[in-house]
Amino acid sequence: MTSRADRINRQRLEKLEGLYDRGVNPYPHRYRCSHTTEQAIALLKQIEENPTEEKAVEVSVAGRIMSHRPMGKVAFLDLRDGSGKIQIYCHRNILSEDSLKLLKKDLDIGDIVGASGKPVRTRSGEASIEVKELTMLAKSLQPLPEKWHGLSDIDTRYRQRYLDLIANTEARDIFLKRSQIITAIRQFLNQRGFIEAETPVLQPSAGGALAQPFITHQHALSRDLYLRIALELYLKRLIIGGFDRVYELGRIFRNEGLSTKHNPEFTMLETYQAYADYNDVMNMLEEMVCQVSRQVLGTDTVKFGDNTISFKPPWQRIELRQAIIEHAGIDFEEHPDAGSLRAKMAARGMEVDPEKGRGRLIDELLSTFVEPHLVQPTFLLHHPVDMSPLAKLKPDNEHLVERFEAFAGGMEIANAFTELNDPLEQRKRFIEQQKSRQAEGEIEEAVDEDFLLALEYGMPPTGGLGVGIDRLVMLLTGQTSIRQVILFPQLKEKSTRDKGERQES
RNA sequence: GGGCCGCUAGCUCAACUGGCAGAGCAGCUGACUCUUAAUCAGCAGGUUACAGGUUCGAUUCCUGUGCGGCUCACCA
Repeated sequence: MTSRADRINRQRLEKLEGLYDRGVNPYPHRYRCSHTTEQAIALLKQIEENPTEEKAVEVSVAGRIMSHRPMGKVAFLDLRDGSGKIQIYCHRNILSEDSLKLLKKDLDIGDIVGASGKPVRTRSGEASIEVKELTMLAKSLQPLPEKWHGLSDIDTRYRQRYLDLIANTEARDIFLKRSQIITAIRQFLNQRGFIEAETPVLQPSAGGALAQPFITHQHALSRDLYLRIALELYLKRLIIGGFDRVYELGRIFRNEGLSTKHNPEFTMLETYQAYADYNDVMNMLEEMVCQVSRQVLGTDTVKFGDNTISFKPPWQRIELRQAIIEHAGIDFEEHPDAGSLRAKMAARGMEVDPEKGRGRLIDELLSTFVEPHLVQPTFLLHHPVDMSPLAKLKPDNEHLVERFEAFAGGMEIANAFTELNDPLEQRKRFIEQQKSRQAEGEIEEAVDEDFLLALEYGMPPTGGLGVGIDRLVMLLTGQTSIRQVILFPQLKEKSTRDKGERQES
């Protein structure tokens, strides 16, 4: 049986054999490029503007053959590298003999080649290289996706991201921007005297958030370890150690559901600034996002779905309590315990999990009724202490903390507070949290004594911030699924078992 | 985990109510000295995701499985 795929593959293998037979290495070790395709085009323009300059200049470029237009004695190929694309013009009378053979007999779309020759403009005005030497740099044995429609099968795009990057320039742009966004964030923080830190990914207890962790095992010490679910507790240790401004941009792992807004591993920025409070952090965040947007996109206004979002400060500031009253019609201050709030929510026709504590119920109100409405950048302020075990109380209200969450495009993008630095109060909060987790039937976690010990040495007043980088990238690139901004998102394992069984039988 | 939708050539997609599975790109052969989604002539390429069922006949209807998407739940 020969399927089309087998046949294409076989033909390419035959071409590969042919190359070896003629003593041509289809996978040479290196190639000297004098220019990227972008630079070669710039050079051509320069030559055109200064016709007095040396005309015999030659360049060599390298890249992947993206299309092939043979025209009898001439042929046009499109060559793409990391910087862009240039047309290469092959004329029978100009090409070397070996290059001509290569072009006629061995070349496929998808091959990676080097081309050297003179930068020229063709009659139709296309910047090109008139090639003398064409060199095979890597023979491709697989056909590329369709050239006009690109690769649209979403599963293939994620599983074989390299094909997505080759075939879909939009995908390339997204990841290019992602890189630029992260660079811009680093610049912003570095300029303000922040120090970048690297803290453990493998932790003896996964603290700093309430998500389910991934568990792994260390053989050498025969103990279980957790993949971190937040950066918080280690960065605070650095504040205690005297680094007054620290940040980490790192991968964190949460063993929870997948959705268009959740991937089990994602990138988080956390910053901690000594002697600052949540107001300072709020100002910094809106400035940072606005500046990053301007730097990367050249604008502080982006299109997201049907909306246009402006990151220009100041962002709207709303009391969390007011936002929930407005959108859900429930005032959680009137319901100081979980039972009462649950009854109120049930009375509104909501299905309520009887195990959830008050903090989680309020969070449910927030994400169900309020979050979808927060399209323009908005700070929600002053969360109940029940849902904020690491934040400092407001001086004038013993139920609320100095905290904000930032939303945009209907997504939470950041979370920040004035950090709790009272070690005795922190211990109390941890124990309360442990109790309520028990009540909610979740895995019980030990109190992080090592962190409490650190706090006991004294942590200065500190403003802390966490930003979901993937979601920020979504906003700035107009993507509505987190998988489109993560190069290799988590997917279900592709099962080959049934296939194998069939082949055996 | 639940609901809805999808899976046809390497890729992008057709195929009316159940009646011979079809294009374009990519590939192969040939023509062509400026093309750029090159063009023209020809060739080849299919386990219609998989396993069953109904039927004279299934890509089409039914059941199950796999994979995926969306969505709900879960997720401070």
